[in-house]
Amino acid sequence: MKLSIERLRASGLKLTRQRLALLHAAIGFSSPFTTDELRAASLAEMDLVTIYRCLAKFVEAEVLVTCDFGQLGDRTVRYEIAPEDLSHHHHHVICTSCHRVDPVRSCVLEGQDEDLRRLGYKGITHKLEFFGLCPACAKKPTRRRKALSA
Amino acid sequence: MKLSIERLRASGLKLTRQRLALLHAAIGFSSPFTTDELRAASLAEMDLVTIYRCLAKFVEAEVLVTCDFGQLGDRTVRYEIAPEDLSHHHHHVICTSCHRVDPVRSCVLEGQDEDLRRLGYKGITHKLEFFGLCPACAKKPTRRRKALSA
DNA sequence: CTTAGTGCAAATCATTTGCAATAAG
DNA sequence: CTTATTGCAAATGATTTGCACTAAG
Repeated sequence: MKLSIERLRASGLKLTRQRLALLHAAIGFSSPFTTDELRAASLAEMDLVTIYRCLAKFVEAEVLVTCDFGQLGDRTVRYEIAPEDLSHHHHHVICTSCHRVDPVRSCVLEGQDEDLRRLGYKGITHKLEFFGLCPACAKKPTRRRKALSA
Repeated sequence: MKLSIERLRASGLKLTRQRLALLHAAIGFSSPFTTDELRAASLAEMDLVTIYRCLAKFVEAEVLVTCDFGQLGDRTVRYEIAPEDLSHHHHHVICTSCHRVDPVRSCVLEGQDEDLRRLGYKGITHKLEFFGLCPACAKKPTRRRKALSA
């Protein structure tokens, strides 16, 4: 909570009643949540639109990070509290049946499924995608970064 | 094309004019495409709805596989022709600026970004998620697989 | 023939936007 | 005060569904 608030302040965002409530609710989750889940968990009554807008700000402020489990057929974005050390991202195991989500320790592929197998997961598959500036874009530093400004 | 048609037949799907056109167009792409891009590339005129329905069937028939680049902010699903050897999945590098997509050889993390760096990509990050049956679901073989039937 | 597949219109669903009212710093 | 933030209504955009019509096998 402390850290999240600092980060919000650092980004020059106002600490409104609804933001504090959302933050509080977000911290309560142990796995990625959707906008609706967050709304349900939040004590303060507020419009869904407000949640969408706050979450967007929270991501900018690096208070939250988005998780994308599109593969589940479920087309909604999920979020989770950003780690204290921002460079320390982690991954998840998502049950293809009940959609339960568990965190996965490091981010090295080697030996990972071993961990999962030990956890009791069966039929493990994974999804890995890389992102970066392609050679062409890397050469045009002036070009607007569509994805980043969105 | 041959293989795709065999797979469609094997799934008991009818070979309609629009399906053949879509298949033909799909094979023309060298990187993942969206429903709209496929429609534009297809010679045969047809309803978008038909495309959605066909693509769903194609994925069931393992003629196509879906790619999910949600991280780009772009919330649309992408597809690509399924590999001959279905167990041989690969990954992609997506430019965070122009959204260009390049395939990435194997699926072992070790040394991958080295390949990408060699390709000229900068600021490489990646997204890795695991999927599988969680211990609880693995024990209930009777339970319907929501995600799979969707 | 017979049933799967198609087109069109209308429905959903998550998310976004415009704008006037409201509150944080 | 001054500007960011809210809430409400209405707009989007991708994808889906209902239903009568058409065409594969």
